Amino acid sequence: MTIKDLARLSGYSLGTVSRVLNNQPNVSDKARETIMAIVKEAGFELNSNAKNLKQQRSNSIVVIVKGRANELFAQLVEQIQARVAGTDYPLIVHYIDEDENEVHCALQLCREKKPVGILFLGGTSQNFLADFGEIQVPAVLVTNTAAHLGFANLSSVSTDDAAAACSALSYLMDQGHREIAVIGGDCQVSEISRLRYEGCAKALRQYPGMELCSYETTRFSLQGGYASMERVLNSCGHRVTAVFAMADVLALGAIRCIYDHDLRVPEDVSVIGFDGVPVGRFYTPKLTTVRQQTEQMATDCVKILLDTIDGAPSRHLTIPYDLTIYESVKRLNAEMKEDSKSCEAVES
Amino acid sequence: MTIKDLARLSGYSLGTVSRVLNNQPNVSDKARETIMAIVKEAGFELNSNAKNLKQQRSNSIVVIVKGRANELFAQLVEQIQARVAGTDYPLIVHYIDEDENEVHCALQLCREKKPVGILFLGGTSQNFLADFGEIQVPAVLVTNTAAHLGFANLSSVSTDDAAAACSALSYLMDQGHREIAVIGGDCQVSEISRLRYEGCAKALRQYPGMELCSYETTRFSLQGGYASMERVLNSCGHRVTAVFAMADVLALGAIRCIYDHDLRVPEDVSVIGFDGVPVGRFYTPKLTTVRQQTEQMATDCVKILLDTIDGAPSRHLTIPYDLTIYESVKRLNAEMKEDSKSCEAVES
DNA sequence: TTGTATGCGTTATCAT
DNA sequence: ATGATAACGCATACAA
Repeated sequence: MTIKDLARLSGYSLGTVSRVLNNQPNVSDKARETIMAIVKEAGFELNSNAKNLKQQRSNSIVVIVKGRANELFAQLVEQIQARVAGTDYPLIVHYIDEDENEVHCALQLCREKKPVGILFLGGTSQNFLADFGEIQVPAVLVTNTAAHLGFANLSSVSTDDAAAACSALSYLMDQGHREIAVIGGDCQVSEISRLRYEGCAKALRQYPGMELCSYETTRFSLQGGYASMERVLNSCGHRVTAVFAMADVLALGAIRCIYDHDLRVPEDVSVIGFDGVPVGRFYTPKLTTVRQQTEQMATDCVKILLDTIDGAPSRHLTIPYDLTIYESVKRLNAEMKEDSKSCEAVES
Repeated sequence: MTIKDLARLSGYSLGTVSRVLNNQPNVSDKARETIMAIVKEAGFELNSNAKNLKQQRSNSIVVIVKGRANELFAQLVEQIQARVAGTDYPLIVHYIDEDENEVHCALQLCREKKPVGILFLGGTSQNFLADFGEIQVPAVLVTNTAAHLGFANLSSVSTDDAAAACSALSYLMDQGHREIAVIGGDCQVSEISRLRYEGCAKALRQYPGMELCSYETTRFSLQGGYASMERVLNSCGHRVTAVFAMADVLALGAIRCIYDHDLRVPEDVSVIGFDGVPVGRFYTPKLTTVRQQTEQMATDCVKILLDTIDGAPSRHLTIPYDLTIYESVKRLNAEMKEDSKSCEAVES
């Protein structure tokens, strides 16, 4: 079934049928009715290949997800799906490994699929600086800022990772912890890890002489968290009173490791995570964490992309985070200090 | 950049360029070399819209995922992605709500995208019986069996849900539990819930006079598990000694609820789950569960789909499950009974 | 308001 | 082994 058949069946011409199908003006109500009736009756769908070929673009939005085992990205994808479903932009979700180059991948997909826009879930400044210039369509980088990169067609929606990490570590120190280990990614490879590490460093400077017991790097996974915690306990012994994990999955892995060493959380070792994944609230103990507002990020990145597709200028949004205090961090000192710090959404 | 440009740049004609790009015979090595060099140099990609339009089909595989918040499906999608990535079939992943009709969705996508094959993650016999006949391309239903439906182009890869549930409940009873509650989905709506419920019923018949304390239905989510457990504790009081949750997310939600009632798992209430999601092994207690072998399911469904695309007849595979015994179930009696039951892979 | 004609980039058929 | 050309289904500029 093609629009040719539709034309034949309705008695109208190809042009009129096409106009009806695209909700264009200059069509009589009668024609519209007649044709739409047949469309409904026959369950007709436009051939997207022909449409896209003709229009020289595919009307679809490409989502490039960097890292498969990332619960935060999984949440984001789900929510982005839900928000784009209302529009008539089909979503093409493409997963790549953490160490692949997301911009190269985007370039290839652009050539092949000619999308109207791109959403990057995760990414590295380096890669963008090197090759993003070749990309013509509007794009939004999610979870990293792109404000400093200066591309006219690249927006970003991100959490202030440094500030958030700083806030997490400050919270531990405010609770009296001085022997702290941090678990995260390789700062050379993962920009997010680097930013969070810098946040930690900033927090440490507030307490002169304060140093980390250790910084263990790993992949962002439950197993990674477990293994890193194992190394922390081996190298620092039972001196450590608190751990900051740069992702909730790491925190959950670490907690299980702590239990397996016959220690308790938070009585013996406190743990704070990062992300705010749902399962953290159903853990025992409920995970204290720096929550990223995924719903907000999803809403905003979709909105910005749609706006920029419609010609709006690019924007760079910083999404607020919350220090979500539950049960996995113990106060060591008597000092009572309310530190439910959270930053405001700012536009830069 | 099109094959026209490629023809101009190489000095060959459109036909030759197309033949080279499609690895067809009857091309001189020289032409192949010259043209491929330019392709590589320029990073040329065929326009899939034009290709698909011409070929009257899209070469892509559609994956229809029923239910967004399903960790098991998320795992499957990830693994299917990985396995299809090696082929040159692009994957179109389409998420629909639990209560949408997956076959209608497939029909629409077939008309629009003309895929070579379809993967259904979740589905209902009813919907398939009603409308699957209209679908011409090979398809595989994953997590439900389609053996009894009798469609020549519909294969299936599934766990024996009834047997697996039976095995879970039997395990609880073998451990001495007699006051058991079950948490799952609405048997009217969810075929999987119905099968698992039937498995429970079968297990109960092994112990004459044995009845469930209650069967609570809910959505498959952490919150759902928590809320259902709340209802169990309210209606059955503290009589209940064990709970079978028809999904690990339900089990994790339930465990947290039990803790919040100042009861311990498994000392006061035992919990057994279903699925075998990774986080279960990092929980405290480690979750005893009926593990579905997602890697196997992913591998098999992709293999079967590719085979049937190549003309092989449809197949119906039952994937083995394991009773994975960890820490969340306590033995109430002294009776020592090894029941690490697991079924074998069978072809029906 | 409607109809007609052209071309998008590719594959495939035919001729050379 | 290669080149010319027609079609795939649609949107759109132009004609009526």
